[in-house]
Amino acid sequence: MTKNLLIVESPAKAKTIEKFLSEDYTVKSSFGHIRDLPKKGLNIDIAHNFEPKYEISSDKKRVVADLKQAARNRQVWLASDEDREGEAIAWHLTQALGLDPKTTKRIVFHEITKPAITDAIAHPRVVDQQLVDAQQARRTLDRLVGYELSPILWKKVRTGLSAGRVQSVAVRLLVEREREIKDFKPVSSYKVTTIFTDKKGHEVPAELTTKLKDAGQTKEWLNKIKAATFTITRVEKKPGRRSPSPPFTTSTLQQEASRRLGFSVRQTMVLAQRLYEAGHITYMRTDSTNLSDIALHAAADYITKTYGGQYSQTRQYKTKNATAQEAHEAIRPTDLKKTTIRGEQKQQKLYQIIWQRTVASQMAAAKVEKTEVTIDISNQSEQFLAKGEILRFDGFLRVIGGKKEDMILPELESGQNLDTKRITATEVFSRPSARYSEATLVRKLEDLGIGRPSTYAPTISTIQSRGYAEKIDIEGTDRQITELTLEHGTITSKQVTVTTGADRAKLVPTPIAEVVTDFLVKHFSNIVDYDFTARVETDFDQIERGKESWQKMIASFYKDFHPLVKKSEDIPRQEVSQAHLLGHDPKNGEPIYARYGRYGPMLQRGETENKDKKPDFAPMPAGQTIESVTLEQALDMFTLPRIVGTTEDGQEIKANIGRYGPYIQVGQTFVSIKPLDPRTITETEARKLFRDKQAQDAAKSIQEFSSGIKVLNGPYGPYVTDGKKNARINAKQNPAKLTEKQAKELLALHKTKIRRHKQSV
DNA sequence: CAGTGAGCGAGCTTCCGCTTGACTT
Repeated sequence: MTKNLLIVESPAKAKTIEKFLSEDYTVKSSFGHIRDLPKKGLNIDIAHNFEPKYEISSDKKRVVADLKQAARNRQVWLASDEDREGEAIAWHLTQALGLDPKTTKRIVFHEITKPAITDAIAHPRVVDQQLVDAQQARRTLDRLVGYELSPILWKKVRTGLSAGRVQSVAVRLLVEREREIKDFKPVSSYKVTTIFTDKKGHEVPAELTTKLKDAGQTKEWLNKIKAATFTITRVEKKPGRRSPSPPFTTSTLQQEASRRLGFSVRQTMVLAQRLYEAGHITYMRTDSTNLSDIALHAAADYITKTYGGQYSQTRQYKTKNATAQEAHEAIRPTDLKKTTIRGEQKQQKLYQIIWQRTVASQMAAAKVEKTEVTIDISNQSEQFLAKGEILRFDGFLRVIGGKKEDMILPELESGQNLDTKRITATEVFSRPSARYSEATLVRKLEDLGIGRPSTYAPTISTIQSRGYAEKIDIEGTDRQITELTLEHGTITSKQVTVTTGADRAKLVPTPIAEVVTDFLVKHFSNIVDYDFTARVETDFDQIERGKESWQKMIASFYKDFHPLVKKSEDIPRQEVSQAHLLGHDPKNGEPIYARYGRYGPMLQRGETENKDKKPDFAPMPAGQTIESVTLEQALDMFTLPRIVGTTEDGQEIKANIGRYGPYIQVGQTFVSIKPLDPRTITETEARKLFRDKQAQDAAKSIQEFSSGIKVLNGPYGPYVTDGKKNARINAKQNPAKLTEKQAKELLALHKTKIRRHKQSV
């Protein structure tokens, strides 16, 4: 039996540390937090000084029981991370294990090395209650905000929605960026380029430093320079340098893996976790760019031996983020000598970029020689500029690649004349800000100091699973641009088609996100303010320094926040759904509204409060918004559904526009009529489409039982269906001879379909 | 693929942050 029990947060860390300690120590892990507010209910006693009611988390009961057992008759050392959350974990451990926080030994270390741990054990302290209190304030604030705001959304917008300090700001960022893109008016201008030649025929590519306004001005300008001569007025050579980036933090790793490898934020974290568990890299949830002394020495040693001393440059990077807690090192390989690892290909790739980034960060800057040549036009004030760049020393680029082709200009002198055969002016358009990808949204949140490394990936998942955002590929649209060319003294104009606006795997907000954001910005502006987190962080700071009690801070916040929650109960749903009165139906005087519904913008005729007659609904006409739609357009939509006529056997044919476009309906059968218009489709057209569909269904049907169970031919082979559940028929059975009993058995065997997102890891 | 949107009303949803498995298709 050992004398000491040392508790860390992560089991992988426990395993490593145990090796560094004498046989007197048993090392166990808490697997993160062990106690928390129960999931159900607020569990904060507002009337009694915001007293939180903690409980052991359900998935940690066994961990706690095990730790309790291990703590018996042993000296306990609490070695959770050195940050707010880590301190709270240490304190919760004292509470759950029945230890005295005033005397239980608390230690911290920043590197998992023998000297660091030995040193930590030599200098124990006790739990820092002020730091714990700052965490309690953080926890309580998040619970109050999340659990008081979300129910308002259930009532006013849609059940199951959520709001919170982090996710609501993330959604707001998406909504505002999307609106910026929608409102953006691209401005066109003309970029002028040419390739000059000197007397010896060497080429000098150059671009006009100013852009020309429009086609008219550009033509005029090109006309004038027909007679111009071109003279070099300045040749400037200057040294330049490119420096390596700091080692990876969670957020920069996610960005780089997204950019270079196309990984989602979640995928990157799963792969990094495996690399960490295999001992290949240091901890992957960190906000620090710091490298341990041992790592710095190892890097210098490796670089000097492999590439030579001139490539080595030891650097310690300062973490820029003000809210960083720096409990861990940067993400780096545990052994730089391992340039590659074995294992799954995606893990290898991720390891490779971590290795490169770490080594590069300790290498010399790349040195370039830049040349700039200014060329004057004899009869115009604009100037051409030619740029050359030659790499003189590759430095860190040797490891990460990314070398640009040298752009070598011939030897040129001021006063020298240049010739040109052809000058091209191409129409270019200004572009709106880019949509956020998962990784760029994480970067933005980090810049704002919102969220922590362990929550970036879950936050991105949450806003998608709550229906606030969708990750989609956006198809580009074709655009005609003009290209003017001056050659042999004549100007020719040509139209060129380019694709613009195409975007891959970008986060796009849904209509629900717009409604919720507008609601929160209007009534809870404080919470969704971009600097709300930064402001509360300064309050937490005060608590950490013992300048204020955490309950006082929360009380002062709640005093302003809660009345807004109360007040919001009176906000009518009509207002939240942004109902616009378009006018009245001339037939019966009923009001017509454009507003947001569950599935986006829609039209409503009649009042929702009217108990005698429920309102009618119609989809928004294509391309219109609740602001732009007119009364006439809306009335036109209410002519649907329209009775087109009957089928040959007398069944009614209805035509309408649904979620997936125009369709006709006969009984329970729906037939898409794209591209026909449901308002003008004739009975003959409708009958034909319906007959075609019936023929198609007949070809699909193999058997039909009286109970309604059908045996059908599907794209994946024959299957049985009862209308809700589908079950495949196994290859041995003949679908045409399947009995009703067998069909029922197949359906009973088949589990209810669970829809889940594909996980590509 | 699935053709909605109100309201009725029971019973449900929800936050952020720290850590890994235990579960299926």
